[in-house]
Amino acid sequence: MANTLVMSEIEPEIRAEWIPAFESNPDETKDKLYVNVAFPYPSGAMHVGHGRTYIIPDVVARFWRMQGKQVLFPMAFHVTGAPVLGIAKRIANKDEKTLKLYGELYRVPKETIANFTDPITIVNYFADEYERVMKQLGLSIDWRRRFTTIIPQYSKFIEWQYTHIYGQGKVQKGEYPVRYCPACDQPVGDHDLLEGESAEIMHFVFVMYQFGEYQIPCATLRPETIFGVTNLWANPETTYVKAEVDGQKWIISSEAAEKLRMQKHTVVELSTLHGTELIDKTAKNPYTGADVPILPASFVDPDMGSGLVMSVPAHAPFDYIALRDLQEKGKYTDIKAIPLVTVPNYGTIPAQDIVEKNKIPNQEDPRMDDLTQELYTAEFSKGKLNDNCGIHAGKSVRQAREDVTREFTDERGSIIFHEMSQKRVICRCGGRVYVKILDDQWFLNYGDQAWKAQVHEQLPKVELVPAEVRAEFERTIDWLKEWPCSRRVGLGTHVPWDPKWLFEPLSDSTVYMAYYTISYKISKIPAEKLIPAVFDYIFLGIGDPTNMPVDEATLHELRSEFLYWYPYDYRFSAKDLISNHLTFQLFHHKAIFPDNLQPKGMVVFGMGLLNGMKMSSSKGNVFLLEDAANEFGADTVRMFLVGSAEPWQDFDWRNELVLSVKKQIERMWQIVLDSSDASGTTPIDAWLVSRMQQRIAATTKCLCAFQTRQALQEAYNGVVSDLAWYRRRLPEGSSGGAVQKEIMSEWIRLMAPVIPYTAEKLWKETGHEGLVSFAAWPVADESKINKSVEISESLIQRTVEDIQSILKLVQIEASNVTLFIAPQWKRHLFSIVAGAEDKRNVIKTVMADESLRAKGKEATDASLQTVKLIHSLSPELVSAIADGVDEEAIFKAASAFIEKECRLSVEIVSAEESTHPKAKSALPFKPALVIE
RNA sequence: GCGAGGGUAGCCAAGCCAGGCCAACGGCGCCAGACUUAAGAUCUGGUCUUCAGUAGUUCAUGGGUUCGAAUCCCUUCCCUCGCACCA
Repeated sequence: MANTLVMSEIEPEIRAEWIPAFESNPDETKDKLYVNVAFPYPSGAMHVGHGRTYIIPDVVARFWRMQGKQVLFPMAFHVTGAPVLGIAKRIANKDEKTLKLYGELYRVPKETIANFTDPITIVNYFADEYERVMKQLGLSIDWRRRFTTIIPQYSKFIEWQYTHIYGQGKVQKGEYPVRYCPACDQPVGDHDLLEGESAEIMHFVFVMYQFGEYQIPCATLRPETIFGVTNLWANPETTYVKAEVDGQKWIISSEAAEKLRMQKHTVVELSTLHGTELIDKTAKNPYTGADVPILPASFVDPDMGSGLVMSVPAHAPFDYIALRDLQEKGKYTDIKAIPLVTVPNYGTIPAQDIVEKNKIPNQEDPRMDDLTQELYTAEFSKGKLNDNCGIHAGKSVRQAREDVTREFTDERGSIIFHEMSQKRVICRCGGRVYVKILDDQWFLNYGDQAWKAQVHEQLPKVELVPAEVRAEFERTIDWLKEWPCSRRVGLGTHVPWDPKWLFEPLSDSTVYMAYYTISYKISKIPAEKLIPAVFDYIFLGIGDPTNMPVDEATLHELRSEFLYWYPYDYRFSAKDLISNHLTFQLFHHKAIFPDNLQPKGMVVFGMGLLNGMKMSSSKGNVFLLEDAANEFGADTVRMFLVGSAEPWQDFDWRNELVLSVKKQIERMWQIVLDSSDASGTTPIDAWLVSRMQQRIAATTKCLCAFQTRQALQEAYNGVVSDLAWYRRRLPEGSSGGAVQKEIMSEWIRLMAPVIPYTAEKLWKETGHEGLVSFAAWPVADESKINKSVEISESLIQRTVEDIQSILKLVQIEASNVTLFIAPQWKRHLFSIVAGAEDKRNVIKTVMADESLRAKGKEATDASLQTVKLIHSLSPELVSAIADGVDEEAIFKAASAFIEKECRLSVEIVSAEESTHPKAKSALPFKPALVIE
């Protein structure tokens, strides 16, 4: 028998046995359990953060497998999408950062990286690596079912899915403003940006001023301020263009003309016009009909909005200062600010108020942006429109803005103009990013109210772990709207009815859990035979199986396997996917599958930290999972990740803590082996067996609730501490009873889901046949629970602790301890107090008893002490004590032990028979102690 | 800003939903002792203050409810996640 545990030696042989054993087929004699995880996008190596995402489901899968369920735990790789295209391109361009990441951090061999100019090579390489590392970690996955999302059979499956979704009218063409890189000719997401990730798309209203036969659009976020416009601003150094926009004659900056084209407007430039040509002319306010002058302003940016701005000096600090500057030079002194909003804590002219209070000298003051923001926010949240605002007078700013915008766009020819909130938004290609309206785009209409209602109705039937995430799901269902589900570039499946598009990754990964159930069989069927009708039969039972490209027997087989496994029981994923993927898949399941095949449960994980910092490949703050497994062993990695936090909490990987987990596993190894030749019986055996039943029950209960950390506390720390007490209590010279063999067999099984390699090896070493992975989970045996022996041990333990803490305190040369056992009347009192409804007025109850009242003050004192004692004991223990515990017998039996533990001779005396003053303080379950 | 979730002793972290089993599980770190030639590992004990096993003051903050609050309600401050063309 091996004496030391060397993980790397035991792992390969066990792994070889496992891989075929975890191939899971339908077994009608057993209940099934289907768990799955959000499949990975294999564009890089796995770090320890990923590890937990797969290890927790594995622990759960292993637990249920031992509970006798037929468990399915499949895995596949999501290679749809664009990121690897970018990676391949950057590698082809010898981008240093990328080469460093893949060469140094992920340690891909040089000759392999050379082939990474092909995106498919990258995902295949890492998919293989994922599989290798997952196997190394002992994940009980059925690897036959592995696939990637770009194999032809899967594409056929996606086509089938969207045949239904599209057929139900849930995929529609739409217009949507997106961040767009003209150089790449495609939309850009956050991760495609070099700069400006925080920029948002802002939606301006173009307010149209009449200027002769032309219109001057002024971009504003606050159209309700139309009532306070005193003038327009034009930049005298800019050349504007006269243009026909959607058939109307406009004056705008040339930058604006270009942006309008991207936003689906037809723009024909007619002629140019110098800014100075506009200055001091007047334009007509479309709402009030008033003529407003156009004033010069160098701050007007032609690259922002239309290049022309309406001025509301009463409410816009910039406008106020610009006008003030001009008026101080004696110009335009007839213009007066027109206040239109009243807002608490600001003067009649809020812009003037805030500028003067802060003593802003000029427009260049850096505080201007903050002041503007502050005032805008105050007015938006608390402002009300004044009487000079026509039909909008008295409305809140929030309401008026909404109403005025609608009025302008519906009736007054205004358009919504989209603009980035920052100018420096730069694509990875180096080009500037603009807002573009895509008109050819396909959208999944998650905004469909009927669809939302169905999902809302379904959600309560889905078990969510932890329960707190339910609110977030509810919110997400409400919040989702049109989702652009197609892309021009990337890997993936073509949209069947419009093949120039591809489904984007979040849209081709919503019902693939169904595909797992048949993936290993369907991959043998040529894709061209997999027409939608075939999937209709397999998944929905619709159609005539005798008249299909796939033969009937095969169809029956696929259908029945699908029905065996589906619906899935639990899906595991990190919490950041609630707001998209996890909710999407509820929508799609609802749209396609009948009620009895809807998802049954989801378990949402917290995030991973490394040494207290967020893990991030790009920042290099990662610890590769494979390195961890090699350095510490798979079981150590598993036990650490399971034990460091409950699944839904964030966890922190720290190497120094991991090391102590390794020692814990080694300790278990040693304890089990040391117990293997135990024989005979000891008086304390019954206690150990009793405790073990409760450990089994608690561990089982925790695992059923996905409390893997708590389960591990019970199964490991709990058992270890019980064993420690057991050994302490053994008679001199004894190494324990044969009962330990039974305990060890149970312990190995309790730990098997978490540390399967070690457990598997120990299972064999202790003479068991077969794999522990498939052994029966221990069941707590009620008949072995022995309350009275647990109570005696508890009394002994507490007393020994008390003696030792006194010894610590007094530091005297003691040789003897006397235990004064509480007298009968105090036991009587204890049960009265324990039975009292209201512990506050317990004295009254006690005094109602003749015999106790006779004791007088002694009884009242004892009552108070008893109340305190009872509060410090578990209710279970309290009622046991109230029922009567023979303390004298317990201490007599344990006196040798106490003498050994405390190195004192023990004397047991009934408190009644002593005159020692201390003896009076004896209480039931708390003997008075005198050490001398 | 909006939505969701959190803040517990030197650190990590249980407890909170179902208020008295709470000076508060467990681990790390630290201190002392045992073992050892020594170190490491391991084991034992200690680790808010005080103390013959008692008591006092603690669970972000400030209030409130209650005989009693880490736990329930409200204030404020701080942190994490999500906020959409995407893994």
